[in-house]
Amino acid sequence: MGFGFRFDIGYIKLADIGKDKYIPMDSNTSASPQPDSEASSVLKSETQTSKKRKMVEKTVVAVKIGENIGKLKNEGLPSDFWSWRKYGQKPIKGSPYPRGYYKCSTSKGCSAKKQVERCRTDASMVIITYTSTHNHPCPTTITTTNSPQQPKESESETTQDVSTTSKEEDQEHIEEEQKDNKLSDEGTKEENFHYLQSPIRCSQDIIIEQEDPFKLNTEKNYDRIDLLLEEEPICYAQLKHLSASKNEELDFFDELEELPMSSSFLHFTRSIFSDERIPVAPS
DNA sequence: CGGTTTTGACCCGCGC
DNA sequence: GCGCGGGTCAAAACCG
Repeated sequence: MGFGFRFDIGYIKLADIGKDKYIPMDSNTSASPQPDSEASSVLKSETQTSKKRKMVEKTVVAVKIGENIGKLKNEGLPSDFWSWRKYGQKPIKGSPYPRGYYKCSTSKGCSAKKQVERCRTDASMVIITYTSTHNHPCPTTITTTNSPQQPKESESETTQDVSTTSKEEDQEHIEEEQKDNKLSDEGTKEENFHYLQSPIRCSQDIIIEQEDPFKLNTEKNYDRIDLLLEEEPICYAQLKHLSASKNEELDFFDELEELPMSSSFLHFTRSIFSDERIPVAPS
């Protein structure tokens, strides 16, 4: 059982709309200030779709990688339940790590993409930016046999939901976010990095003790991301046994409900959180 | 053999 | 207009 990998969803960073700078929280992004950055968080943010090429809806996720990454080739990062095909990689200016470009290969016509890059200041953090939406149901309609979990009813939805429905709630958090931003300078001192903690909701019927969901059909993805990460050894200070209390988890999940996350996201994060949570502190 | 990864070239937006 | 940098393409290599 390759259960060695450990990753954590970390902080939300605003999608970069232009070059490689992160814009301050604005009306289109969601944020939920949680000073006790104990819980890992998924951040989601979307930028408006517009004529401009760069103004695309994006969902940015910061993921804390587990301790075994780098050791196990196939177990590096979490991945959603879509299958991705890498179509490019570019070195990013100002960052020692390249950025990988992936397209959804689950469906031919699917325009969903994602970018994977390591956090330039925290090698154990991976920034995953999802772009566009899937135009097909989640492939992970796992069979009960080998599959750990199945996407819930709503989980077959695409990230479209996220980008279209979360704005209201997002905005509610913005003010707090900004406030928090000032208070916790640490979270933002890295340039304009805007780490946010966004509550993610997981339904309570979560199958927590299930097998590793990522193990499913996502091994490849680990592999791919791992490639990105293997350029440099990562230190994994966090260990799995620092499990947080269940209550916290539940609370956390409750909050998550407020954010209309994409199905894959929910699934993704759920498995993570149900597994363990590693306190991530913005450096 | 089909799908994926790699990687250099190309395209395009943006700032100067 | 030019250069820079991010994003994408596409051919070759790779892999199961």
